[in-house]
Amino acid sequence: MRIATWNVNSARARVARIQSLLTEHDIDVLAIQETKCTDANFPRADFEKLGYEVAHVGYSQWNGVAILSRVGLSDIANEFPGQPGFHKDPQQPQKIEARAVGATCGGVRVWSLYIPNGRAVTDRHYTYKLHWLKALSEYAASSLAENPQQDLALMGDFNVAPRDEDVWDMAAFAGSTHVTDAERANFELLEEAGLTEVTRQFTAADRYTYWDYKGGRFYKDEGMRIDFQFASTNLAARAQKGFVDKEERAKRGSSDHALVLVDYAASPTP
DNA sequence: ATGCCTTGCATGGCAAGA
Repeated sequence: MRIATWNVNSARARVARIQSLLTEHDIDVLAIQETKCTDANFPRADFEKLGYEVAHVGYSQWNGVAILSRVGLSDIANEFPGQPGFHKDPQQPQKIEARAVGATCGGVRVWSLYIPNGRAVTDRHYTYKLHWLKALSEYAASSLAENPQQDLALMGDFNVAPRDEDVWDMAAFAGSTHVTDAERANFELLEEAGLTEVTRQFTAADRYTYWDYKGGRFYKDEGMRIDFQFASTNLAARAQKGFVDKEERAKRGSSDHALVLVDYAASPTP
């Protein structure tokens, strides 16, 4: 089964590109982040006509996550248990944002995840980000404790560069989010929960999954590795190969993130 | 130091992104 994740930076602005990559790469399941639209505005029919079932969670112009699957799609969840909320006003009730959608596709429990950016280390959004990662790891740990043999995949834009080599210049990130010890520690909690990050082993030659639009970063290859796929033990053991689609990122009008794809061998028949 | 670019929207200058 071929599973990919892609922060598309607006689903409506990039419908044709998403359709192209689904076909070009023969993708079974695609997790999308930053659709930037409500459920009513998500271009669902454009993917259904290609044979994909669709799960989308979008409450406004911000965030928005989706799963497209041609190997079945059931038991849709609009958030994970314990998912923290946010509101710009700390006095207001903190609301769950459109940052997680789960569905079972071809026997794999798939989550498309858009981890909060953090904005600045002094911002409430940064604390929110740390809590969000911790809560996600706790959910993963409890799900794996319940069923250690399951095929579970958590993928998306994690907004953390876990190693110094995952950014082009650590000095450029002094005092910034995405590279702090606290963010890296909470990213690591996912591994401690029993998940394995499976994309890095196949994509060492392609260091990055994101390049800022500003300042011609892509052409200077000044990027960040912040998009990942985490898999449960049984699923991770079946990861065969993977790649980062830098060609698409090089095109005019592309997303600022690249698609990250992994092939998994079929589950042994029980 | 700031903008560098791109998106969506009350189509305005913002907010947000990383």
